[in-house]
Amino acid sequence: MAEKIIVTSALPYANGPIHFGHVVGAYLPADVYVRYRRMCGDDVHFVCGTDEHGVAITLKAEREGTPYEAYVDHWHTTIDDTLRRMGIEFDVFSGTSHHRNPHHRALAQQFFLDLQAEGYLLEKTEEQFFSEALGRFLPDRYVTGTCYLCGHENARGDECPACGKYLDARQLIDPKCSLDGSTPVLRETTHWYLDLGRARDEWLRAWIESKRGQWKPNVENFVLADLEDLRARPITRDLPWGVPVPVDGADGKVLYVWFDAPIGYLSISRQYWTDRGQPERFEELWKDPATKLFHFIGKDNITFHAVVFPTILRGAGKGWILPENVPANEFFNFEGRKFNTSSGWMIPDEAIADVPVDALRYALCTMMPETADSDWTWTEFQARINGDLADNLGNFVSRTLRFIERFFDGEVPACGAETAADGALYAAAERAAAEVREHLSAFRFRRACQAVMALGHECNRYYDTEAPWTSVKTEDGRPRAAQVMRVCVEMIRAFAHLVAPVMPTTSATLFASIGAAGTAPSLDAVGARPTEPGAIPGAPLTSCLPRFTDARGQEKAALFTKFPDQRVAAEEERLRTLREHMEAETQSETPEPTHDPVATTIEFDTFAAVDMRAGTIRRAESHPKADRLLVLEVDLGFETRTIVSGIAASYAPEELVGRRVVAVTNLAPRRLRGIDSNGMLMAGDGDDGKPRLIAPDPATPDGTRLS
RNA sequence: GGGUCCUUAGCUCAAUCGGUUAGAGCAGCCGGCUCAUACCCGGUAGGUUGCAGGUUCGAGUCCUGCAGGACCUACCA
Repeated sequence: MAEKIIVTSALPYANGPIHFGHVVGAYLPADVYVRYRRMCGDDVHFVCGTDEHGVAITLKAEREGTPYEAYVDHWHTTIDDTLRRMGIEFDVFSGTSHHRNPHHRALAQQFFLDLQAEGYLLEKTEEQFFSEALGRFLPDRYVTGTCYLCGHENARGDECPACGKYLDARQLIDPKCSLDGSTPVLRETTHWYLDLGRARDEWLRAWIESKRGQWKPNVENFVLADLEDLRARPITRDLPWGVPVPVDGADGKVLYVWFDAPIGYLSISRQYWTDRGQPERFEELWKDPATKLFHFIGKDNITFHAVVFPTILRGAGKGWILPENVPANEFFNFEGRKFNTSSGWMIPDEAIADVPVDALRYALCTMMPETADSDWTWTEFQARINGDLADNLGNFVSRTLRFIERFFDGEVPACGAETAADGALYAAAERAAAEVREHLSAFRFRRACQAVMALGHECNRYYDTEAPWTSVKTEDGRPRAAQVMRVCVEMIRAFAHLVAPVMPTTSATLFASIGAAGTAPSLDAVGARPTEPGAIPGAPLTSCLPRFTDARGQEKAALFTKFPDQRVAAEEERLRTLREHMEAETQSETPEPTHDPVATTIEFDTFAAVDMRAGTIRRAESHPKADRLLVLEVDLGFETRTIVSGIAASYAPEELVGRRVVAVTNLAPRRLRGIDSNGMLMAGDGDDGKPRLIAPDPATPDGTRLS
């Protein structure tokens, strides 16, 4: 029975490029699943777009001097292009900003009002900085000042770049607006909070528990634990870019990006149906209890999609459906580390430029981080392309089609008498289809790929056992060779059906090669005897396969060409060099230059007020009550002080003893989780975002005043 | 600090409710084949399931502790 299905992929944030980690986590599995469900005859609606609001975007756009619209358009286009190149085919790929999607603002506002009417919003009034010059509230990041923890003079309201710590903007010393340098004032502002606790008590917990055994165990356990510590979350902010809060007197306030972003799934869908002239279809789909909604996401998004967004949907009280499942993937790394586009720790386009999309999709599916974080390695990638696609599947197709060209004048033979071995192979194909169906239904993409390749192995074994190259050479044996070839052709047909969700282009090529171009793939058809058992004259056979040059320098046709050893070696060499370089950087005592804008100009006297001294760490131990802090005894020559520093992420206590540091010595003492800190160590963020200490020159003894 | 998950062969991964001798693929080794993309097929070897305890007739699986890693969250330098 055909089902109505909505599939969404996490909305990528329009603030940078996406890499294979994103693709393999949320986009490729969704696309494969959609193709699979469509093969099953289900009515699938596949929605995505860019998430285009939020502070990070406004900051970067303003820093570049680019209008918000132009800024998000740039990344929208870039991301769209990346996804298209991976063969991800959404029904619609739009976004959440007003100029791209005129439906988003109204719908997000409607959700706000509906939630308010249903009593799901709490109102709270707090103090926040306000710029009288600009006439608007300043989000924490727009305020700079002296860090009240370390004395750093260019701390941002949310975070101090020197100590890397999160700050309470209201406590900044000498706060300045980072936009025009004026001094902001504290003013009361009202914000709205989503009452998640009420949802939990009334229905959310029961709903999540009803999903027991259906969701992935990691998602289920994580969410159940999450429920215990639910609190109201703010859903509004003071920002110039976003969806305005639809309340009188809320000028300058917008919906918090995490609130409006998932509503983008709906508004983008509404845009799609409206643009197609069927606006009524939108609510028919999203409010029909029979519709099944699936959110494909990465593990960092679980709480949002399994707790927060359902609360928004049901809390609005308008009958929106809740997700059927939230198939979250774990994280995908690259050769043992996180992808890092800016440092080059990624897959260069040139390295895979001539690898067909289908091969990439297949390889990524076999590496998908379904139950645990997984890793791209070049050798694994090559093994999948060469071993699975070229040697196993590709070569089976090749030996079959070439055999028919050589020994049967290019005409696929009619079905002959069927032997037990033939029947067993048909049965194996049917089993493979059942496995693919079972695994894809349960979001086990790796296993589905394995099932297809296992059939490839069966086919090659059949071919070898039957040895048609022997039988074809005798009069008596020729009919048997013909039947074997026909069975192999039927297996090619089976593969065309089986690989369609993962490798749509390859599926079409396979159908075409045996004279069945345009066949709609269907798992039901796999393993069935051909409906037209006669010979198939005029099949294109190898002529429709891509060309390549083989190891002997001859040009041939092949379904997949191999990924050469030299390329793997070259990439591994590149990474080896890069890794050494990165490790050298890590050990370097010079901090990476930050790209934060230069802070407001200060007078020399202001600077001179800071007393920095060279020192040496004499003792170091972990803070008993804080993960990120170390408690240090710093020798300043004239005295030894206790300084608490948030550098635990970068240094083990024992490696610090004896290390030279720069300490701010006239900073007001501060109690940090129970221990008084008398000063601050100068540090800068490394390229991994973790703090790195600054060291004085060996010629400056402890206690030397630095300026 | 609280929470969720992960650690199984050289590599990448399986193992249903706690149940037979922990299985595949790749890489390795031995052999066979020549239709095919130097492919394919058969065979073989490879394990203290991160470590230490516990529960049980029986533990990769459940419990406790430890080590390492990922993510969420709090505190926050």
